[in-house]
Amino acid sequence: MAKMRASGKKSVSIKDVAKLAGVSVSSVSRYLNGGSNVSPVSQKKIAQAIETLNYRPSALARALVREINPAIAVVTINSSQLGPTQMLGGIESRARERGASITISVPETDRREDILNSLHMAADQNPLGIIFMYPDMVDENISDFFPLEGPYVMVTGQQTMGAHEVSLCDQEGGEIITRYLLSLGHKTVYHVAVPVRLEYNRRLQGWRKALENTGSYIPDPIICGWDPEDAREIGRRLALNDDVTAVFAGNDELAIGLISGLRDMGKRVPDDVSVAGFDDHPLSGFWDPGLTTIHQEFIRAGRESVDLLLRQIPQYQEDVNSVVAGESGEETGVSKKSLDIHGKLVIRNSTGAPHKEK
Amino acid sequence: MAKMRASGKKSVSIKDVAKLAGVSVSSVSRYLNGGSNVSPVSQKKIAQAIETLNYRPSALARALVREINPAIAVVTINSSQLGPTQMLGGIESRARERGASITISVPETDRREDILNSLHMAADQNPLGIIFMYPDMVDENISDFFPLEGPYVMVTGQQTMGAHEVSLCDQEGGEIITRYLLSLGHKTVYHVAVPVRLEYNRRLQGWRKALENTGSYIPDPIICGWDPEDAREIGRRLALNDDVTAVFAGNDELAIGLISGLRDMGKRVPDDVSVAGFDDHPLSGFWDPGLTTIHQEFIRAGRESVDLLLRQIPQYQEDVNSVVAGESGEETGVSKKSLDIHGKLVIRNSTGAPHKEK
DNA sequence: CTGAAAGCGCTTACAG
DNA sequence: CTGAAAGCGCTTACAG
Repeated sequence: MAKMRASGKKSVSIKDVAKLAGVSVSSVSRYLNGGSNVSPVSQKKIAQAIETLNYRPSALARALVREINPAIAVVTINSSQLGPTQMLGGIESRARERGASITISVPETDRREDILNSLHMAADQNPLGIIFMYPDMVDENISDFFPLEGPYVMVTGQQTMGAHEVSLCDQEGGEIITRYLLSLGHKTVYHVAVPVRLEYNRRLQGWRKALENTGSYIPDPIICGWDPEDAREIGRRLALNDDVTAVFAGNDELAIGLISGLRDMGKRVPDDVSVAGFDDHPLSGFWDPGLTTIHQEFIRAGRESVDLLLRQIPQYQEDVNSVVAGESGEETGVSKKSLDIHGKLVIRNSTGAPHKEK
Repeated sequence: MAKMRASGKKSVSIKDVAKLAGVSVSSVSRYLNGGSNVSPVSQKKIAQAIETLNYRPSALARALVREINPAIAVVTINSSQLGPTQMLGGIESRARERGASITISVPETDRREDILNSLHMAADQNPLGIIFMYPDMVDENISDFFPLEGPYVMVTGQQTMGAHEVSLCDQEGGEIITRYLLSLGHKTVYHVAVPVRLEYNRRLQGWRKALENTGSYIPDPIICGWDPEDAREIGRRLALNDDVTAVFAGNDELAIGLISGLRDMGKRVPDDVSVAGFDDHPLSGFWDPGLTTIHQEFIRAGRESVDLLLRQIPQYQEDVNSVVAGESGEETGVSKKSLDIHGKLVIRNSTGAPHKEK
């Protein structure tokens, strides 16, 4: 009856409890699930048996028989970036509140097969559903990934499917910050882009759109790696070009690297060149100069994605509706099935009017 | 046969495959587990049935019957901090390499009951084992948490149990950086501490030890929150005291906040006061001035903790040993059951000799 | 090489 | 209120 675990230790099962308590397994099970239809006497005995045996029901067995595993599987690429990290925190806290556990899997690479593999591994656990972060960073059509059965939610830079999606409105953010820079008097704005396929780089698209709409000169975007060191190198190069008076970097880390590179070459920020970032990294306000950026509500995005997911599951629906009405009603997008989370411009000191001609 | 999922979609089971392929469930199972003792003809038929039904075995059922769930449960407090984040990344990548999935749970608060609850939830999944990050940040005796059955590994600031433990050697690091500051000529070093119980604040203990051993004046440590804004406030206060020429902050974010506060009051770093951090945050080198700090190998700590855990499990032991000999042999501590990971002093520009008297 | 049977730890009708 | 039975989706001896 007492089985071995991987560790070699014995594990106690419901049978052990039943035997010790002198009741049937059914009764123990009933006791475990609310205690209805179990006599007070039995309850005492069972409680005691559980206590002395230190019994805990197997979540695995339960999930199997109930055909519902109260776990949310999150698959994410770029897991070490700020966005995914903060979103994971949000997912975790909201999942805990709603009684779900978290499973995470990050694909080995960005290739389709690896992602599909992660998605499948996630699905094999028979989770409540899958939260897929940044599918749009992948060089594939997003919907290709979802012949997968079961509920899911994607967190994307921009609405692409119109359902089961939390969008961070990256394009809008890119546009806003570029416009802001232009409004300061800059002739144009250069862009140092995060390494994401151009078709899915919404921040870049917003930047381009702002330039187009204002009839500004559109320089080639400069593709950067994730490492701020790459941005630093780019900053050194950009410092050589006096036409560069304003740069929008794809994220704050890159902006910081960029500023270092600019300074390496004697440029002052923002006096000689204005630099803006994206995300509002927790340290952005402490930088010298403080970084002008777009604040992204990543934690909230994570939390909302949990609610969006659970909303698809009958057993979890009732208490979700109250949440919908309460917290996120105002911003609900296309339908209750998707959500736009808008970034907010945060103006600090890394940006300013262009240097007057000497 | 085809059951409903939480989503309401049908799920295909091994029975469906067996029926469609016209073989027994046993044969399908054998096919799934290596294909030995299955005739080529059957293999074809089974393969085809799986293909057309898009069948995937239930990880849950497998885990139940095999009595081993290839998942590692990680429970962590302070999950949004740099260390835990990077370690999680390391755990994740190493777990993937070794064929294990990851479950994470973070206690709602630091209180014993919440932590115990997380630990239990983790154990209920019957995972391969539990990796517990920073149990020593908790106001409890660590070993109290482990009447839990099953394999586990703790990642701590300092060896406390002597087994199943990856230590980051925080005390040593605190000592090294304090000594470095003293070697620069500072009379003493102030400490802005992370909000961790004093008994378990190894960085602080290292700092104190260095001061004691050199007979330096030992100022009261200044307890700070996790928010760099708190450190900024402290920096402003410290700026008022001209005796403060060197400060060691409990981590880099705090050091950055501190520098901001010092500057708010007109102090120059390092000319007026030297500031050192801890961790070697990815942005530390880009700060102006670059932060002198202790580099911590968090990612490696995460990876090693996976190996340490798997080493306790018979089914995973063979290929671990090669790893032991290969990668981490040199640094193996007390035994193969625990490991010290030493931080490294990184000298940048935020520290220097004390200001000469004017 | 193959299938029927028993069992993993639990839950859920079903009869008392 | 209670227990015996069937079943969740799989695997693993056990007989052929």
